[in-house]
Amino acid sequence: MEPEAAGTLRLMIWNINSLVPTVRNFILKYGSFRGFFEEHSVQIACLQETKMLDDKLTKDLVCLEGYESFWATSREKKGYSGVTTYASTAYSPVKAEADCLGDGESDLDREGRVVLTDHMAFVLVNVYAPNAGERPERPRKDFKCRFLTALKAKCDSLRAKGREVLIVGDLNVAASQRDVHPKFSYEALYSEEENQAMHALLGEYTDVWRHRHPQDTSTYTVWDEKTSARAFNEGLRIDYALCTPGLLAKVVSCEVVQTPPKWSDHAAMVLELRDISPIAAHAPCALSSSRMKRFNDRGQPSVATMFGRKPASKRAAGLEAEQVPGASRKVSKQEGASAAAPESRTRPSATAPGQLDQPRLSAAKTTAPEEQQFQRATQPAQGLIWQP
DNA sequence: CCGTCACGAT
DNA sequence: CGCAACGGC
Repeated sequence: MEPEAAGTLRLMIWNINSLVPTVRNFILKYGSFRGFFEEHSVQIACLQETKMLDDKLTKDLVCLEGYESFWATSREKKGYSGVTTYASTAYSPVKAEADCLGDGESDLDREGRVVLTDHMAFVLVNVYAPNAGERPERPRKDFKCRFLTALKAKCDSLRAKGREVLIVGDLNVAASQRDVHPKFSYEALYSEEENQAMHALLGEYTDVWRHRHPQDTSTYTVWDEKTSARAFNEGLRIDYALCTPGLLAKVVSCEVVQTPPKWSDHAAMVLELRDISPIAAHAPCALSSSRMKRFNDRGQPSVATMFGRKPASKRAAGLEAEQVPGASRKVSKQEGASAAAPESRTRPSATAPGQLDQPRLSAAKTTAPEEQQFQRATQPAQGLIWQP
């Protein structure tokens, strides 16, 4: 396909809290994994907390038609961390690196926390910053601070070479009190060192959402699902897009979109940049091609495995939901019976204006209940949030 | 709360 | 195959 004229690039940034159940939901709602990206017209999707092990990757997840994927997976714990960037072939990066903050030996690079892709017009850094751990000890506070500092150093070096840089993902620090619900005392949330590391980053790279929404103090990106905090919008804004000035000038919009609560404890963000030229066709970069090579053989596990089935050995399984037997059994993190807010608290779950809209697909039977929820939740208006 | 995985029962 | 225990947030 010929490169199109410079157009608007839509990126989605989303901590999905496990890729496999999320893809299962994509397929049920949108007919295919790819269908999710198409439905929302995103050319680049930056996902965090995919929690994939390198050897658990399947062709269905890695080789989406029309997209390339770039993976950082944890080499330490399994079912932990992991970030993935999907890029449509029109924006196929000319270079990509995973877990590249240190010198190759660093413990910062062992947990699947960074995917860096070079899209010519800018370098995209998809990040999942470490959680410091339970207070009061916060055992990984130091690791987290070192990570944030190394992230800045890496981006600074790119910037020193004259590159535009876009850092996206879950940085695990809210920037200020106005980025958290008033019920939280900001001082109690993070240590001085974390704030310093975060503000060093923010000093160099603009928080795009905040830049466009200076007055908004009630839009958050993560909530404690155990306490139904999302229904009361008692959240924090820890997911970001940060960028250099040249890119900031190209920002058309940057919005938090309400993704279905049960799909992840985080909401997604959609960023639009204008005048970003698609990249001329080229061979996939090394990181991408080496991984895809693994999936050239037949007999790879198919998407059916994600529905609790052994790989359909004989069949060339497509991605259509209808073809996936057993789809009606596993409901997983979908809304079965909508998580009702506790009785002690008032108000039902707020309608969510920016909510991702309902699918076009006639979905499996099990999706009927939340199908309605989705439609009900698709409302106009701007103020995402109501106050209790 | 949400996953995953090891385990015992079939 | 279903469920308990556990770990992460």
